[in-house]
Amino acid sequence: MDTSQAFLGLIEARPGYGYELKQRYDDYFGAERALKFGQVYAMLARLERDELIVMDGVEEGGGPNRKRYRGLPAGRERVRQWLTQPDEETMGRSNLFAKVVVSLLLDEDAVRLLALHRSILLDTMRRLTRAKQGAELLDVLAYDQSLFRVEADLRWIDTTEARLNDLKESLR
Amino acid sequence: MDTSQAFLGLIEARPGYGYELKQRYDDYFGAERALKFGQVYAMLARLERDELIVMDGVEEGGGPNRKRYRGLPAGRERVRQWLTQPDEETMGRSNLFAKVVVSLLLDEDAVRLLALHRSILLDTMRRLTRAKQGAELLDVLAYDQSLFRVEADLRWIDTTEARLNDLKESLR
DNA sequence: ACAGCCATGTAACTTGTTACATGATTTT
DNA sequence: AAAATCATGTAACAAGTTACATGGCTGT
Repeated sequence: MDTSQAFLGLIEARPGYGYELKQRYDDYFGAERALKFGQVYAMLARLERDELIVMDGVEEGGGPNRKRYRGLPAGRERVRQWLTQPDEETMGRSNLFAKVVVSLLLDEDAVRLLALHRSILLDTMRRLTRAKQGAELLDVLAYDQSLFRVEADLRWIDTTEARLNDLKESLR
Repeated sequence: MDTSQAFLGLIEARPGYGYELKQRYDDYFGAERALKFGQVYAMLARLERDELIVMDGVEEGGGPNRKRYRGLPAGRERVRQWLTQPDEETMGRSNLFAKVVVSLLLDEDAVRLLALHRSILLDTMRRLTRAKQGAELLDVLAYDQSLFRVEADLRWIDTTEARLNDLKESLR
């Protein structure tokens, strides 16, 4: 996920200081892959250097002083451009694809590999479906996206399994 | 895609030198996201340092001498572990998800954003379907995976669009 | 002679992770 | 009094991109 663009988006939406922005980020974009503080302060430094945000003042709070950052017009423009850009995420070869190719090249048991990943993905689906129950709307939508993508990969495993022998042949 | 694991896999499958390994990589895993030479030699240095591969000798060829690398048992083991590891790629929030959230927080037109990305994805589907015609099996499978994932994202856009007002409400 | 491919690398930079360091306030 | 949370950062490393540098061989 394009971390620094999304992070910039949060600052443009509402000013804040590092520690709090990290929490907002984790809240919106998933506590599973929470931002590290190391990255938070590095991003803030770069965004300020590039004049997309500015340090707006220092506030007192529960602990050390807070450095408040707010967005600049150039940052807002950057975010708007990001919003309309096509995403390449889904294009290009996946990990799973690479694993199938490598396992064939190494003469490993590719049928078993596919079966293994099918069962992992089925487990993942069950876990996501369970987590979705009782979750708030934002999380429901996030789980839905993961569910749809996992289903897509399961379909791919099925078609690939059916053509595995031909594929092995064509890799020689 | 887990570049260095897949790259190591290729060396384990058959020894080779940097320039050629890069070509094999691009062949199998997509010329669209071709490896940069800078990365190729950096990966080879790291893999050798970690004793997953060794430099096996120098050969003459069409140009400067070729440094031939071959895999080591530890590297083979590393690849086997990689093959059976679950992939997290599909989990966590996507770019598209982040864009929807940020556009709502910025009070941008999220309906238009979804429409834009739907049309981009439909274009992508048409392009992939066309490219698939006459492609060799390996590429057909790669295109299939992209197609399935794009379809998944289109489905997600539909469900999300239907719940956009509720989502906007819940983000306050 | 020149272009293009073959083949190696280095340097500077961005992004991300891991671990460490510091010190204040709040909760148990 | 101790532990958790608040809040800032630095240093070292891994991974990846971009640009540059060098020089040989092949085809036009």
